[in-house]
Amino acid sequence: MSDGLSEKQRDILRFLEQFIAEHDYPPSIRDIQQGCSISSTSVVDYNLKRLEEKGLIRRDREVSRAIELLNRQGERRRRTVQVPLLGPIAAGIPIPTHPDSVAPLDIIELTEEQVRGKANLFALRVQGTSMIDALINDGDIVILEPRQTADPGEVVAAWIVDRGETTLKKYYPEGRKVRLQPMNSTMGPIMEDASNVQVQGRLVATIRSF
Amino acid sequence: MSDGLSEKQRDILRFLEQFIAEHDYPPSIRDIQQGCSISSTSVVDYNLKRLEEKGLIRRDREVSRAIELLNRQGERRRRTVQVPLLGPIAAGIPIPTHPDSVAPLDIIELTEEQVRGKANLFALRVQGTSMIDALINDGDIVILEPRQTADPGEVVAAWIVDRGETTLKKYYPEGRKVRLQPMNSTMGPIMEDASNVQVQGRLVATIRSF
DNA sequence: CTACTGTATATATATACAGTAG
DNA sequence: CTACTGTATATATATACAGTAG
Repeated sequence: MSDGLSEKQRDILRFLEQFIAEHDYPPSIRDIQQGCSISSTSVVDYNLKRLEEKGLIRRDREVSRAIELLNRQGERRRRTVQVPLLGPIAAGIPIPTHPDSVAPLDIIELTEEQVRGKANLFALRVQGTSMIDALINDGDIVILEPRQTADPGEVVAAWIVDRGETTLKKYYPEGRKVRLQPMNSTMGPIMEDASNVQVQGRLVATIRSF
Repeated sequence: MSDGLSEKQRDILRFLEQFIAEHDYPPSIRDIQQGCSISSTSVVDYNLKRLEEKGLIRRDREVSRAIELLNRQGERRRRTVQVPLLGPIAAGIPIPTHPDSVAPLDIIELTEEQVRGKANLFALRVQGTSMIDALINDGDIVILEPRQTADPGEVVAAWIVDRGETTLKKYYPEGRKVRLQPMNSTMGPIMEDASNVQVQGRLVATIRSF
């Protein structure tokens, strides 16, 4: 094989993946020995050293089960980040200023790659089809970053004060008015006084099941 | 607090989260003792038993570091799934029939929640702005499920045989022709003979950095 | 050198146990 | 009962070491 790994080393990697997926903690050297039918713990240790040299795993000395799988670039694999699902959007629920202060309805898991260092993200479940042209359908989940302001054309969750309602729309400030534009060719824009519209967050990602 | 946990138990949970995020393997009871400034390993064991009773963690007996964090529903937390990034779309690269057979340019990590049991997913990097109305911009990554057919209106990656090109468009079969509709109001549709269009996959998710 | 066998061993680690305090 | 203290201990575990084979 072209990856420079022996059959045994690839077998150990496979076992590591599988064991961790199953138990959520790494195997001991004896677990690996038995799982891969290896004659001696020395052989496991020997091959783990080779895998570490090749940048495929990371180990801590004299610590039990201290084996971490690395990705193909020799970097730590990303874990998931938990984002609270706060409620439906386009319903009469204001988004709290401090998302941590309310009990979320559910927890959405994203990879760090998707989050890219953004903090305090929160999730909402979309109601209605006003964003269908953006492939955001009824029941989909949108991930938002808390923001009090937005640039023209950004997709925001906006709190319409006198309606007591949060809605997901494209944001266009126009003088003293704000135009909230649906992304659905069958729907017209909502025009509101700027003082009646509070931007709550900016769209960062969507999760869909097409 | 209303979650029925003592200060110490919440402290242990926080430490578990942090330790696992940092090391990618769970702490030993002694690690927890020191990390949370607890007087004795017995106290750690005692509180871990309480956390296990409350369905917040899972332990394996007589196994070192055998602590798994569960989510708030007492379920196992999902790990990430690796999806190969095969190349750019709207460039002259056919998507191989068996994604596993080519070396991916990169690996995209998704949560199992996003994958929902779909198999053999692959990722492509979008070139151009033909899907901008769907909030899919130049440089974004799209996740596709291998498919040879599609329903009208679905977003597909289509291989246009005589152009030697893969493109991401909405799919509308029209008799012996296929209309490939960009989602960009400034662009017109592409009309091709049905025999000249091969559906390669169906859009499942997008990853964006707004 | 690489890739093992087979055994030994120090220690890392979970856990038991006898109390104590409210 | 709950929530600890403080100590002891069996064993789970990583690792060292002396060889062997190509």
